[in-house]
Amino acid sequence: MKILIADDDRDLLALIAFTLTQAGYLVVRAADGETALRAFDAAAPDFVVLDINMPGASGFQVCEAIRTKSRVPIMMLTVRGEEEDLVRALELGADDYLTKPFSPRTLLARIKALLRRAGIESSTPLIAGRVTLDLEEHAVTIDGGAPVRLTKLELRLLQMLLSNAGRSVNSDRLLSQVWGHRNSGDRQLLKQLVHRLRQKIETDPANPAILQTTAGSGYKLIVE
Amino acid sequence: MKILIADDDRDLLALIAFTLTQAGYLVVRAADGETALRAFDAAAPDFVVLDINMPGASGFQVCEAIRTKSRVPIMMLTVRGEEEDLVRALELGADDYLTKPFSPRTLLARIKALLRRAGIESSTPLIAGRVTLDLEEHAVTIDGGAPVRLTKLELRLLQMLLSNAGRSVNSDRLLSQVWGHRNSGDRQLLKQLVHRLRQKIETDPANPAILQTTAGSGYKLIVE
DNA sequence: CGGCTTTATAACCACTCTGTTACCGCTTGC
DNA sequence: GCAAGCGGTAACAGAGTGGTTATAAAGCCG
Repeated sequence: MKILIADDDRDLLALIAFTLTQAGYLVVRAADGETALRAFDAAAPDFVVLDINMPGASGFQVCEAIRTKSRVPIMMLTVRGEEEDLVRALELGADDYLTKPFSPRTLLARIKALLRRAGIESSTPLIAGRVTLDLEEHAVTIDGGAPVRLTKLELRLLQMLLSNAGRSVNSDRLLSQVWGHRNSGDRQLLKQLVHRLRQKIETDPANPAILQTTAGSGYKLIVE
Repeated sequence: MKILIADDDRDLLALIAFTLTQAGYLVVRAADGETALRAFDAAAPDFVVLDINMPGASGFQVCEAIRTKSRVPIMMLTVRGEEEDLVRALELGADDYLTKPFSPRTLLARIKALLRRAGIESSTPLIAGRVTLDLEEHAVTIDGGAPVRLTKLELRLLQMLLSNAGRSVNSDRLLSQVWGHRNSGDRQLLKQLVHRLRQKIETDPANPAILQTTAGSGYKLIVE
């Protein structure tokens, strides 16, 4: 989930970015209107937060420009007492607004509520090396071939390996991440899961080219 | 369009009622929580405005009670500086809030924005792939064929899938969006609803070409 | 009230997924 | 050589998931 934030107040920008990053969102920043518009085109965010008072193009202008090409949820930031601004923002197609000052927690709650209402969820597939993972579809694609369905556990394992692509991941960590804490004697589960996954994604499961074993420690996903 | 307003401040209530009536809405009033709930059942409004601080049942309680039986848009009213209240309200299922004092014009703009977002006023049929959904007629058309009547739940499910056309939608999200928060054990409801919907819209319900299952996660609407 | 539609609950079946046990081959250290 | 440890493979049973059918409960409308 990618969120674009535009505000000329550097401190506030940093605070918001920190909060959202902590919450697991990917944050793109802009300090003025023009930058925001360029960033919007470049990054194609899933959500936009716009300050109204900005140098360059104002939040209004940015909002209007975005609305000509996208229906992405937009939240406007404004200072208290400027009710005219709010009305204008909503008429321009903004979906919500927040009055400064606000707490990070409030911002987060509002963003979540808006995302939920808009029915948007993360749709960016994970990519590393020859592997493309589609979390929504529970499917993986190798070298752009036909998608293969994965089970819940296979998906989590692959996701774990993918986010550490190229590096070997410790067996115990895989166990705890995929199953949620287990006694370390359950290596057999991991063996089985790796085996099943290889059957699905390797051309020659006996000689794995993607999901390789790191003897004595764990497994890793190969990237060229 | 019927709007229920609950606030114990008689003057404010009169002001809001006047504003909304002027704007062409039908207004139902309540001065405390219990009255609000009874009025909700009796009048079945399309929109609810709730003050948080009320004698009898608080706005929170009313909001929660309404959410057990309806997904009608709810806007909460609160006094400045009670951010905890806002977070709680949104978590209870409120769709928006307004901080007192506010101008009538602002309230009106927010209500309109929320109604527009909720798709209540919009009369444009939703279209995606082979499916055309007419929200007002409660009907769906496949490939421009004869319209088929849908029940309330079928309509909401299809609407949900339609607004995420092509992407698979998580079962839990469907459950919470269609029924309004439920314990996740109610998968059977979803199974049934999908089944009935397929009977209505698929040429071969056993081999769905429109409403397909994403194993282990949810359902999706196919678009070419 | 009675008959209809809609929604909820339950039961059954087919199939997949997952955890378990067993066995194989290989390497390592004694 | 041989036992022990590790990783890979196979097979199977219980749990879980999704589709279907049947039936009960809840709403709705005359």
